[in-house]
Amino acid sequence: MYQTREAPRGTARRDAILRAAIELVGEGGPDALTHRAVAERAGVAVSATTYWFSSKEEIFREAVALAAQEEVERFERLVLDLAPRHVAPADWAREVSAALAADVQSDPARPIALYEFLLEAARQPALREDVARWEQAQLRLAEAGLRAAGSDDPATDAHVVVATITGLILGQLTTPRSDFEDQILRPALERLFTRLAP
Amino acid sequence: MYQTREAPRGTARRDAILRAAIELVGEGGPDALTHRAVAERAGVAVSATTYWFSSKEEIFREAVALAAQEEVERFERLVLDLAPRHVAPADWAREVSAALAADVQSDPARPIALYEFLLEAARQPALREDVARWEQAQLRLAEAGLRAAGSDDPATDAHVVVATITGLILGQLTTPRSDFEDQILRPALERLFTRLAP
DNA sequence: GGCCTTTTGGTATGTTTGTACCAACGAGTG
DNA sequence: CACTCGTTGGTACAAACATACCAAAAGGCC
Repeated sequence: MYQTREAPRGTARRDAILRAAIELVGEGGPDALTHRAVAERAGVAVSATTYWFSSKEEIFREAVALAAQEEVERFERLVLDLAPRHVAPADWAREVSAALAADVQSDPARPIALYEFLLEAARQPALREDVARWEQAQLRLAEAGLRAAGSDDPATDAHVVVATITGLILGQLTTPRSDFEDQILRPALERLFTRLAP
Repeated sequence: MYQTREAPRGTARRDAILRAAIELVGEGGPDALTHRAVAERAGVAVSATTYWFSSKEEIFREAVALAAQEEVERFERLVLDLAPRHVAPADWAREVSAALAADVQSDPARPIALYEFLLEAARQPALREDVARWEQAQLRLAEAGLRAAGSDDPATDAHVVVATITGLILGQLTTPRSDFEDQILRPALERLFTRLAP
């Protein structure tokens, strides 16, 4: 008998630990991130968490970095998905709100974890570089879209659109509504797009 | 000699504990909320925290309720302050952004704590009633203002404005900019007001 | 004054936590 | 084959934790 283990090995374990950390923070807040909990969730021994990371804080920091980076990639994939399909600016509200609503609905723990990371970055300047990159990616995408749609002040409008989306999603997380996409998110984005880029 | 003690007594202690809890959550996140820390911050003995509250979770819940209620009152005070001065809709952006920026700059820990409470409400439905009341107060104020300013869809626009403010403040907390009020917040609100309520 | 209820401060207890430690293991190299 | 280095799992331990406990003090009421 050689191997009955299905647990990941090598650097894959490092990754599994970070993903478990993101899940735990999303589901239970920063309190839920303990060596024992993250080890159990990742399917590794407790000592694996201290072998791959020098402290709990490092697990947290690396989890923030990973989540932020994945979010940047997610945004870039979204723009790569929309562009080739030549979605008309007027249809952007529908496309974007559908993607965002699906994101929040399918796995609320993930956006919750991301917001948790944002707040932690508010306290730990060391985390700001990671979340700033994510923020810049959002602004870049929004500004390009708004410019293409005809905004005469795409920089300011990008801030408005990104902040609106951030705020609306946060609101949906805290007080969920079943008609979020149809009654809140899409109308708000349609309104914004038509008024900012007429 | 009657009393040499300066520590608060009676239900004032309960209040001191909750205020200390809000401060701690804002400064150090939910992890920082421990019986020992909150007792020291409030200037009371550890046992006072278990006397006035049956558990740490109850301290947290009551802190959320207190913070949310105070936030509602703060908003009502803001509208009571603006109305008698007959501030023209065109000047609202300046007035509101000045008030918000001062709020964030003077004591960032407080808004951070409020966002932390929002995220906890996303996990604990028991907290939603409190934060929903706060959210409703924001929407009510924004909707009234937008209606007065001539918006033709004040309900949707209120969601947009509230979400934008929420998102912009969250952004300023996570990646602070010294020119936040002048370069980000006020331009965004001016843009929104002039475009949504022309 | 005495009496009873509420409040307070100090301390105790059992649990959970972060993290160190160490023996064993796997895979590659000679 | 043996040797080595990077990994793994189990366990140990001191510190911090939530919370219970209790004796004493304070405040109101007769």
